[in-house]
Amino acid sequence: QARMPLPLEMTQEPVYVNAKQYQGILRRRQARAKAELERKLIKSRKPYLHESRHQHAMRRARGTGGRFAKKNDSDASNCTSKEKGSSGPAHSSLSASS
Amino acid sequence: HNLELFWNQQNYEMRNVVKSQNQLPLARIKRVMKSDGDVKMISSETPILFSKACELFIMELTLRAWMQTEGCKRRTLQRGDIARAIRSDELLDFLVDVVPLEEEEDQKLEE
Amino acid sequence: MEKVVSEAEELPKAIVRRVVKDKLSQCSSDADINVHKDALLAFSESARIFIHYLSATANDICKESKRQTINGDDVLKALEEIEFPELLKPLKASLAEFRKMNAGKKAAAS
DNA sequence: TTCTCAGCCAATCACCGCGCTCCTT
DNA sequence: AAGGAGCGCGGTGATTGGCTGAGAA
Repeated sequence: QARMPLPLEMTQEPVYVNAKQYQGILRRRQARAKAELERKLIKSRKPYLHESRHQHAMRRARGTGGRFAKKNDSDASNCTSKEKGSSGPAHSSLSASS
Repeated sequence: HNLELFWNQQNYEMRNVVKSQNQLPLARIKRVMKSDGDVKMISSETPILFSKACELFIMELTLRAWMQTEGCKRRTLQRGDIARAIRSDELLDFLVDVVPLEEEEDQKLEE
Repeated sequence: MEKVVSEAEELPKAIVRRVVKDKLSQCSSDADINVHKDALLAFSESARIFIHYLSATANDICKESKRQTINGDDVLKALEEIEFPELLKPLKASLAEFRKMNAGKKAAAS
């Protein structure tokens, strides 16, 4: 590594650093950033972040294939198999274009 | 059909136009910065720059990791691809401990 | 309701996932690419460390100027110092855009 | 081939943005 | 005066798991 860019060209203070000090600064900055990582390795991974959202997901209605279903279509006659013949609003995937 | 292909192309271009927005929440960026005790005050423009920089950084890391995935002829980007992408460029040296290679993890566990 | 410390300092996984998947669809024009869960975690962690790294560098540059507030120029200088040239160009543009917009809003408020 | 596991869906609520006040520079 | 920290409020999208085929092995 022969290349050595100036850290700062500010005409404010004659603070010069040689290559080793420059690298030391960078290493210390990396070390400071890495100190954050150690804090994380010690703690365990939670399966979820929020208990309330977990409960919400568990409480929600599921459609075919374990997917989340719309709250509107609950039980009455049909809960797992898809049905859209009479009650539901007609879904139109195509809309007007330019 | 041709119509489907047209809309795919249309969505693709829409994504290109909108993709460079601030996706990452500014408040979260600021909180991460403040978790460093040495950081005192932060101007309002700083989280915006950090948000864009972070997003671009993720995209760059994604590209380099994807090249590793492509080289292995896989269709799922996995952790090892990122680890090898980091090791392939000294610019990403500051991440070598963040995403360890599998062998390195075994070495650490072995000790 | 619930308070934890460390999880609040992580970036939202869904957003990181969106950014990654958008970039992947741009790379591989052919098909959709899957992302392993641990890979997503690695992306999120890397991004967090990148923020810390850039933040510490910008903070040192700020201190060297005897200021207490990290501003946009400190961030740009920090990006030069950690040598991310491809990020420098668009960030300069967005900084100029933000300052122009802010100047326009200040002129409007009177 | 075997079998792991990531994507898919949408409703709640934790959190983000914004306006405000108070304080430092 | 200028501008950032801190706080409260309202709106909103991130969070979230069961099943199954895509795809790692």
